[in-house]
Amino acid sequence: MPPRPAPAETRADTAGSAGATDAPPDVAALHRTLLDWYGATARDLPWRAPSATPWGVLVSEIMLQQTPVVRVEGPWRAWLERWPTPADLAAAPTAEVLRAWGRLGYPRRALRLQQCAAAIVDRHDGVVPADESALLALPGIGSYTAAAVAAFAHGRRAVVLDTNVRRVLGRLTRGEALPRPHLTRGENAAAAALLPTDAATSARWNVAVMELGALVCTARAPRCEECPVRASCAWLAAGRPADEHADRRRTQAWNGTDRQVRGRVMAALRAADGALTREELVVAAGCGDEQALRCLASLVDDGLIGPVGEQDGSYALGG
DNA sequence: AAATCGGGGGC
DNA sequence: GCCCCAGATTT
Repeated sequence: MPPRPAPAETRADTAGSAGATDAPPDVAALHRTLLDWYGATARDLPWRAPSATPWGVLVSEIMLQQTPVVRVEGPWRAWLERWPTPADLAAAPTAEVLRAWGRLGYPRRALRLQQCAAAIVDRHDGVVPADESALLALPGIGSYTAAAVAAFAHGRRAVVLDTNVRRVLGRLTRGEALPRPHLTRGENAAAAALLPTDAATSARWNVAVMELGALVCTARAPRCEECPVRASCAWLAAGRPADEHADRRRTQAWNGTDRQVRGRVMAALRAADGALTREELVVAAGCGDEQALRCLASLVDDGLIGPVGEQDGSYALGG
């Protein structure tokens, strides 16, 4: 199934044609190899279907921030069926938006997505902008998402650098096992230099590199023997050296954290389709009173929950 | 630059 | 049990 974006693979980068890319022959060959692989291997994800709207693409990108593809598909379909346009989401009750977000995690994304929808209605007449800087100015949209929406929803030429692309390019061109915790200017320049000149081809290149990172050039157990560009890979050529900055990575603790407690409170409120008393929420929090109350306060502060009634004794989803 | 912010699945 | 996942925002 030919995934979006890319009506037809642009062949302008084949030798001799006037055109789409002035890349040296080896880079042009790399482009063609990976683009062909993508055409043959890409997953049939719903937000890549020709019928997907720019709004659908934007929603997918927000949902996919730190959440794996397999967990997003279901919620994404339900979301777009319920709120097919930015105006629909902007008009929805925030409690319903948070409930529909379900267990995708980081529920502030749901809040910001609704704010984003409202901003699109206000500033752009309800139309998802194509300009990267206009996208960047919207709530919940950072550098990655702005580039991704410009490229995948509108076919613009943009440097899309997510964790997959950073890992693939780091291995391919610099021979590094894993990217650093923070994006560097060098990575941005390297990615920009490799980006095909033609807009439609560049958009397809971006998603192809991402797909390679998701399916083959994975963080854990890369399947180099299946990699279409293994012959050009600096990391493989160097014998797949281990990550140089492994000692700097430390995974955040989970048990007993405010994040866990906040998650339990949100889960309880999603399940209850109304308000719950403070006492019920403290029980749901599953921790000491002090931490439970602190978390309730922070959730109120974030606009994820709000007091109900005059007594301030119970809370519901939404501000 | 560092901290915070969910939740689940693979290994 | 550890690590990672189509990151963004705030301090």
